[in-house]
Amino acid sequence: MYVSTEIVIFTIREARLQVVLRRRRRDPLKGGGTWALPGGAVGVDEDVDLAATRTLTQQTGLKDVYLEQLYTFGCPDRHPERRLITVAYYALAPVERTVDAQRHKDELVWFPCGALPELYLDHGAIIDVARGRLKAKLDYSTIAFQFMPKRFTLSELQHVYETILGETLDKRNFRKRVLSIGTLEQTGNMRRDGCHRPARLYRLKTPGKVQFIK
Amino acid sequence: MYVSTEIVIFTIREARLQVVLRRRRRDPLKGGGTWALPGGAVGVDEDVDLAATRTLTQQTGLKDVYLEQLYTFGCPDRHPERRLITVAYYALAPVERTVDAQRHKDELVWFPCGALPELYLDHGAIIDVARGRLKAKLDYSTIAFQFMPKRFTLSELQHVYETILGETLDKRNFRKRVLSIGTLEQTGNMRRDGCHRPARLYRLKTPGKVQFIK
DNA sequence: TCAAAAGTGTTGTGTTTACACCCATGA
DNA sequence: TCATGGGTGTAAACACAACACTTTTGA
Repeated sequence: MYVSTEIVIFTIREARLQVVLRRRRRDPLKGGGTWALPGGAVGVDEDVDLAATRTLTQQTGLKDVYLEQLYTFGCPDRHPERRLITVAYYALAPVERTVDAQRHKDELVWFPCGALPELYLDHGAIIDVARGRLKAKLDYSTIAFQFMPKRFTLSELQHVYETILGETLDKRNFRKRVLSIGTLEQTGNMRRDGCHRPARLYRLKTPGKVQFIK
Repeated sequence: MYVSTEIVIFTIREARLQVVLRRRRRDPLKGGGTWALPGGAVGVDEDVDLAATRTLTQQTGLKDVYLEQLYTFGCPDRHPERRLITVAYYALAPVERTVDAQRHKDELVWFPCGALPELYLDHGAIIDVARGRLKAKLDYSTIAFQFMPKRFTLSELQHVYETILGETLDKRNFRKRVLSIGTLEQTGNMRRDGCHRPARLYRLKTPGKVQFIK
């Protein structure tokens, strides 16, 4: 049996939830569309979790981002020729950071979740499961904080929530709620970016940690 | 690579959360304890989900119970001899129903989660993950209803919650909350079982369905 | 008639929602 | 001085938590 990992990498770009896909060069007719999730085979003596981390870094250059196992897809007719079992993961890339498209010769492209191209195998279904999980986790965890760069403003955080939820939120209530969780702290610095009052910058007290709320 | 499924089967027995384990006959010294989760190899052309269902029925006689994929364990040193990847599942067996120990010649035994024997490989870790998932899901879903037989009383349901949460709940508030979800309905029948007022029997409107709440 | 579990409402407390104006900056 | 987004409090609505007694049955 062949075992692979595939990774759904989300970010917020242009006020939309997007995922990164890689262009498939060979065998464009086998197994569906020409766009696929980043991913690849698990080494014979390789930890599956580490395979996902390695694949993520090798194929996209992303390091130290939130990565969580999503689901294992094990239907025997997923691949037209091989028995392939895929352990899918999802990752959240900070808003500012971008995949190094230069280095990868435009093989990697961000697509908005609402405008995906035709996808290889069942990668469309994998993305659907990942979106469901992400949206569900917004309600009962601080997972959305993992989209933020090291320092960020509360308005930026609010935009992330609004984009994923697809609705606007009240500024005062939003600030009260996220500050009351107690995982954010002020950096003491401000960001000036335009002809308006500067915004306070915040950071996570424990950057990698996602906690359950309510 | 070898791929297996293992299933953590929970139930409530004797006012405790319990899991069923099978006695390992051969190679008792290889890979740790002599008790293991029900499970086995995924067939070459077999869907992983179906392998879990099949294993569950073949090894325990349980059918039509709640079954959910839990996590995939893919560390290369899990098994002393083989590269084994395990797709773990967890199942909830209704309170009344019991595994057919006769048919399986006492190879299957229920153990309270707080008093597990020494376990094969990393099966102890798998059970820990399953317990965490179960307890977390109590808070934001109706998963506990899946422990109930077709007809049950509200007191029985309350006992299930109290057992998993490890705390007692207020009867009036509990009834208000579970009835307000709207997934329970009266059967119209009562249960007499002792020298006290009979209890109304309830059923799930859509038996297999688990929904998210609040 | 007694024991045992079933069943039922109200009140106070805390949480969530709705809502409008002033502040600091750059052009 | 004007446009732009940053930042702040209060009151009403609602949800949740605490709490005690009556009902029905079998022995």
